[in-house]
Amino acid sequence: MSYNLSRYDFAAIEEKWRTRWLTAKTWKVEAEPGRKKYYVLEMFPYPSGRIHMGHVRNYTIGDVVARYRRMKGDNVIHPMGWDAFGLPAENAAIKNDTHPAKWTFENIDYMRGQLQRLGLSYDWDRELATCKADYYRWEQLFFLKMYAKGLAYRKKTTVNWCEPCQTVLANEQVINGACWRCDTLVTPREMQGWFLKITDYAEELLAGCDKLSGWPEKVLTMQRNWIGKSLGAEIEFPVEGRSDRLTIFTTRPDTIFGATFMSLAPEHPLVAQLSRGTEQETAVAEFVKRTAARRRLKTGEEPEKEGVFTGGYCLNPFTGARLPIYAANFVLMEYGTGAVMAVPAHDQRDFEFAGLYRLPVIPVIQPEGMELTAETMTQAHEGPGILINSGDFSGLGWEEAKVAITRQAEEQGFGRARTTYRLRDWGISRQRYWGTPIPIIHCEKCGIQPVPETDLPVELPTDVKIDKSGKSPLHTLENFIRTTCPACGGPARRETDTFDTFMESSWYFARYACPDFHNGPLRRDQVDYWLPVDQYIGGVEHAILHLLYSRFFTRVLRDLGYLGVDEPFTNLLTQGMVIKDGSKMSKSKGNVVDPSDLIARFGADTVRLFSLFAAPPERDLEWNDQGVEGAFRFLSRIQRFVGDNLELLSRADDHLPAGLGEADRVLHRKTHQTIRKVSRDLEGDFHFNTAISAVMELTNILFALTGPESKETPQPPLVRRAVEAILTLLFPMVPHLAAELWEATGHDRDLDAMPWPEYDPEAAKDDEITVVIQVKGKVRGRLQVAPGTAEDELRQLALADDKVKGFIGGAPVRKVIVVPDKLVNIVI
RNA sequence: GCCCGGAUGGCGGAACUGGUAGACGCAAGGGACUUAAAAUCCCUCGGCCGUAAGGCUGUGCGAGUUCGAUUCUCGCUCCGGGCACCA
Repeated sequence: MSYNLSRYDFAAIEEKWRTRWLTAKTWKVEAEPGRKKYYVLEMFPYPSGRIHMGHVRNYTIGDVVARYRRMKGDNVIHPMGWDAFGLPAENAAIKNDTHPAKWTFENIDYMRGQLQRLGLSYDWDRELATCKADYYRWEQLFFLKMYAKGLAYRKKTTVNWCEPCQTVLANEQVINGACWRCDTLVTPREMQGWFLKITDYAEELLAGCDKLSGWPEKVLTMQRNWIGKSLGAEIEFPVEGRSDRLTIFTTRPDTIFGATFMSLAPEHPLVAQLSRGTEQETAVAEFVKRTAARRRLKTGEEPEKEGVFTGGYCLNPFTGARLPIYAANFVLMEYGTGAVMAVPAHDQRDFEFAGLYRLPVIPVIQPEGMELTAETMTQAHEGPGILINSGDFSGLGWEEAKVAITRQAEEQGFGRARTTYRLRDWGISRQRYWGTPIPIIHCEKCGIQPVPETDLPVELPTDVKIDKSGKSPLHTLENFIRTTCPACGGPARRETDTFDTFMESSWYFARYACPDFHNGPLRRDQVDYWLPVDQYIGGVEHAILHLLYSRFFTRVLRDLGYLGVDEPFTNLLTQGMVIKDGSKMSKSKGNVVDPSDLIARFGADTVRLFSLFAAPPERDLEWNDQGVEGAFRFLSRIQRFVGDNLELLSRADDHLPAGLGEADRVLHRKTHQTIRKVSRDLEGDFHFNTAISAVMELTNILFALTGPESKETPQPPLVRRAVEAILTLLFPMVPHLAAELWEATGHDRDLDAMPWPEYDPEAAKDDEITVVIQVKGKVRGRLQVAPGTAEDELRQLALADDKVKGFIGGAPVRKVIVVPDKLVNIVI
């Protein structure tokens, strides 16, 4: 023995097993058609330098699942890699005068070591880094395929610009008006950029939510809200003095008779056209200029409503009423048609706007038991009611009126039912260097030309110097930019934007199935075997961003024939944050706990155990140094027990002795009850905290029964079985110590190769249980009876109890409720 | 404002499907061992009354259903998260 079993020498134990496992490639897997697979995946990290407690928690949870499923006999794939493109590398490059690639790869090497120290059971042969050309080249291929299908396109729009990051952000990446990464308020900017048509999949992404029964309801709600489906109608209003019509979208066609004006987004093309040459022209131009600057600025604050008359009118196709057309700052160009029919009586925004500009209010929906009049209304009535003032439709309920009015608009050719989504197309251009180059060539003669597939990858040049301006060096790197047009062969320029790094994380889970495949992005037989991910684990902060993009990508790749599933992740576990002193660990708060320090002091097993024990995974975990010591104490206790009883444990007979004493039975029963409890906890909700509690209880009983105070000591085979249960049940959580003690107690097969223990329902049965006696719902006594004792007998026993009699005090017993094996409640 | 969660001892958290509230751990207090400390072991540990036996009370607040509610229903309060002029 190379170490001393008389104390818990975690450093030696962990090093021994880490080396053994890594050398033997214990966790390497291959597809085995016909054998049940299980794919456990944790969200891969950005190689920022060091792992933090959030990673430790995330990856430990995943590792327990992986090890548990292996013991259950599944063919488990458990890969790890690096989300290696991103802005921090460029910032670090500036700060440390290094290159993003160097910085990134050094971080990867360091962090890989940290993960290995935690004893995480990854198949390292599948490791990938998204910044390598053999990964991102396939992403460029996907982009070209999407471009060919019209799923990728370029347009000029107002985008969210983040000044410190010197780049554009997608809508999903703007949180309360600020950049998701650096928290600076974004500013609007007109720019050309590439977009992916995620909106083409809006309906499918929404419908798919209903089938994701393995996802937290909270995440699904967020996704549904983000997609934001609205059913309504599109209606065309003739514009006075013009041949074209003004098309609006409304979810309330039932209120059309109450429309008193129109509101247009300031950028709506009609705004400028209508005002041209009228006395409103200057006022409108001034208004548009002023509001445009604040457009799409999602600052969180709701600006005051404001508008201006355009000088034009249109006609209500139902009533012929002449409606003034306004430009209004609260109408969004990118939602619906950028134009709204204003019904002040039944829309709060229109009501406020009408008040501001003294526009008429016409109630057309009468709520039950109340009469609305324009004069008395103090706010819009947005609820249900019966139609009034609505011509032939008066008298209809609002819901049927929606249908009837839409139908009539359709029949008469000026409207139709329409569904609108809040979801916008995904802007994927980033004005950054450290990312995947967008494989596009701009030719003055031929316009936009995709890079031919045979020319892929477009490699990110590495011979660049990152300067302090924060601007991407690609934009000025002539030997990268200068190229020839694939269509005409003439001189042309490369696209200098790179992909949003969420592109890389949208399909990495599929690439793990075949990380070394060179003939294409995905090897179909491998992908078909391993996908979808059975259990995905990560932080809830990706509830929309990464998870929505991945669901989108999966469908696109399916439609391109690269894979055969609709949804990437069958089950999702969103783990809570690790907090300390009540708030998230952060450098600025000075409450950061470094995992490596802890591993050095207590060992990886202790760190793993505590992060599993302190809270159920979906909840926030309050870090507590003394709690870590408690976890360490528990492991030391187990190690000490095995060390002290090594001889007894090693030579104990494998067979149950014929005659079991009281102590034998107690230990035997508890052993099987513990196996049952832990199995259920790992199988169901991943409530590792209660699983660990159960093993602690078993350990406590083991100590109590074998300690000096104990009247009767269990026989060695039973002690051995209890210890075996403790080690196997704990193995997924504290693998090094469990494997070590397993080996030390004379097992020749490694614990890795052992199956998960089965419990014997007979052995787990209690031979005596406590039945509570209540009088009027209050506990007044207890009965010790055999399980399954008949109701009658329980009733007799309860009524005969002296103490209970005292509480009844001769009063007539009105009713006796007996719940077998639980309680007897006497009602007087 | 709207939509989701959540609230249990000094702390983290348990409690099956409505049936003994507080498992397990941490902290605290007392004790044993020790020259001493560490480590370890034992005891106590929601609150109030009581020497004790025991009693009363208690799961954010207020009602309700029930023989019985941490659990179900309704109405609040506070905390956390998401969305926020989406027509």
